[in-house]
Amino acid sequence: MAELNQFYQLVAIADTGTLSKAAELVHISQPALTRSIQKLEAEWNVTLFDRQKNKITLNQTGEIAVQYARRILEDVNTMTDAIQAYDRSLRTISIGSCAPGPLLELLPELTERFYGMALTSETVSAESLLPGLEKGTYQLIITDAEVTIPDILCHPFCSEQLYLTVPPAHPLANRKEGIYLEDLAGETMLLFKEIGIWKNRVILKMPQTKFILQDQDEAFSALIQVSALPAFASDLTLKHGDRWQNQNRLTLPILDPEAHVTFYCSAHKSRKAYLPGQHNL
Amino acid sequence: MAELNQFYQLVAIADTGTLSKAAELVHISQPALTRSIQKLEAEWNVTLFDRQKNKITLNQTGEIAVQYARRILEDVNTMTDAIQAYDRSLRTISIGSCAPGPLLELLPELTERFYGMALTSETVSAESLLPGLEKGTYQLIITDAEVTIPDILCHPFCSEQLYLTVPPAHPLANRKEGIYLEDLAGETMLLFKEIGIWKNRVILKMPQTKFILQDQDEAFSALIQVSALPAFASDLTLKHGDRWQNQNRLTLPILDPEAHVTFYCSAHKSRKAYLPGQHNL
DNA sequence: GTAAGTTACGAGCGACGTAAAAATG
DNA sequence: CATTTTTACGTCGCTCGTAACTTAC
Repeated sequence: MAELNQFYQLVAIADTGTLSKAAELVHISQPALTRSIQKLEAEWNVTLFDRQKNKITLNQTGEIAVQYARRILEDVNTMTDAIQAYDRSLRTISIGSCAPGPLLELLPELTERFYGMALTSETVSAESLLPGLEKGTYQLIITDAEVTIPDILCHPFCSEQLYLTVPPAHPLANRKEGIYLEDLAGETMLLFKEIGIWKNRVILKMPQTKFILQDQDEAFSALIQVSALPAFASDLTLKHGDRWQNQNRLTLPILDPEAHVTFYCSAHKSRKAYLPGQHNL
Repeated sequence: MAELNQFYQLVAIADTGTLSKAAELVHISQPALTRSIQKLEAEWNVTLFDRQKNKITLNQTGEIAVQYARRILEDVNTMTDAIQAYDRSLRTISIGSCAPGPLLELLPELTERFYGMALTSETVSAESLLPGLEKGTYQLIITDAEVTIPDILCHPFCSEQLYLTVPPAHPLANRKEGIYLEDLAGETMLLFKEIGIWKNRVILKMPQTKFILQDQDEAFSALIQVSALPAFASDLTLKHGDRWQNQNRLTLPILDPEAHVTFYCSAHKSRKAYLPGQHNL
C-alpha cells in the first residue's frame, strides 16, 4: 500500500526539484529516497519521472500524482487538527461570565475538582451567555439573573459587594460607614476595563464621574500603587487578587443596592458535575 | 507520521466492531492491530476508543477520525485510479476508423512498431473522427477523405475494393468479370453490422436488397459457412481475415465506383511517428 | 572537480506473530 | 469455556545509511 510518507517525499521532490535536496528536507538519505520513490512507482506500476543519467524530472503522470498528494496531505492535516481539537474540547470546560469577580471564586474550585481538564474562561456581555451555553461554546455560564430553561440547571453561586478604595489621605477616606455612588460625582477614578455587568449596573449611573480606563491587569495594579485616585474593588477581588495587597488603601462599602449582586451558575443537566458549590451566600 | 495503513485498520475496526475481526480483515494478528492503534493514539495524543477490560468501542473522537479516514482512503483510491489511467493513456494509441477494413492493415503494423504500447481501435461514424482527434480521444484516425487542418498531418494510407462472395452454385457465380450493386436487387444478403462508411456508400443505395444483420464476428463466419446467401467482402478482409478461409466461395468484384475507397490516416504532428506507411496504393 | 542519481551491501530497528495473562458472559 | 483485549518476548524483514559507481556540467 502506498503510504503518506511517500506522498510527503513526492511533494518534497516537487518542491525542491532534486532528490538530494528533497532527501535533506524529509530527513532521510538520498539513496533511501530513490528507493522509496521507485517502490511507489512499482506499487502503482507507473513512471512518475523522466530519468536522465543524473537528473530526474516529474513527468505528466508525476505532476498529477503530486497534485493529488498535496491535497491528500492537506486533508490529513485538517483531519488531525479536527481530531485533536475535538479531543481537547472533550477535556475543556469553557466558562462564560457576566463579570470577572465570580471567576475568581469559580476557577480555583474547578481547577481542583477537575484536575487534568483544561479551563477556559472569559468575561462577555450578558446577552451572549445563554446562546453560548446552548451552542456549546460554554459548558458553564455565570449570570446575574436566574436561568429557567428546560434541561439547564441553574444554582445561585455567590454574591459580590462593591467597594471603593482610596488612599488614606483622600477626602472620602473618613466615610467608614460607606458611601454612595453619587458621592463620587466630579471625581476622577481608575477603572479596570473588563468589568462585564458592572458597567451597566454602576458606571452608566455615574455621568458626573470621570474614569481612566485600563485593560491590563498589571498596569492597573501599578496605577493603583502610584496614584491617589479612588477605584472600585469588591469583596471577591479583595479576597482573591493580589492586586490590592500592600496597597495601603482604605476600602469603603458602596451603599447603593446596585453595588450588591447575586450570581447564578448554569450548565446543561448533562454537565451537572460542573456546577460548583455555593459561595458567599 | 500517521499512515494510510492505520487509517485502513481504523476503518476496519469501525466496520467489524472488534479488534479480532478487524485484524482478520486487514491480515495481521490481533495484537499487532492493538499496537498499531495504540501507536496512532499516541501519535495524535488522543483517545479514540472507550476501553473496557475485554471490549473497545469507538468514542466520539474515534468516530470523527473514522469519518475522515474513510474519505481520505477514498481519495487515495481515486488518486491511484487517476494516475494509473493517465499513465495508461500515455502508453495507449487510440485509433478511430470510418471502416473496419483499414484497421486490418494498420493494427499489425502499429503493434509491431510500437511494441509495449496498448492499442485500442474502434469503427465509428465519420463525423466523430475529427472531433475525437482534436479532443485527444484518438491519436490516429482513418477517414475516407483527406483532412486539411493546421497541425494535423494526413497521408493517404490504403485503398479497399468491395467484392461479393457467393457459393459456386449461386446464380450470380458465373459473373467472373464482376457485378453491379443493382444486380443484387431482390436478393437477401448476409451483412456484418459494423461496417462504418460502407453503410452510406453502398447499403443505402440498395433499397431492393434485403439484409440479415450480424454483429458478432464468429457468428457471421458461421453463417457464411452454412448458408448459401451472398455477402460482401473486400480485398482487405480477404487478405487478413480468416473469416473467408476454406469457405469455398467465389469472389466477384463490385464494379460500381462507390465500391472502391481510398483511406487517409491523420494524426497531430506531435504524433507524427504514429502515421503508418502506405499500403495497397 | 562537484553535484546528482542509481546500485550494492550490511546493520539496526520496528513491526510482526506466538504465547501468556486477565476479564467477561 | 470461549471470546476479547492487552502485555511480553523473540524473530524476521524492511528500510535505512554508507560506500562505490556512473554521468553530466
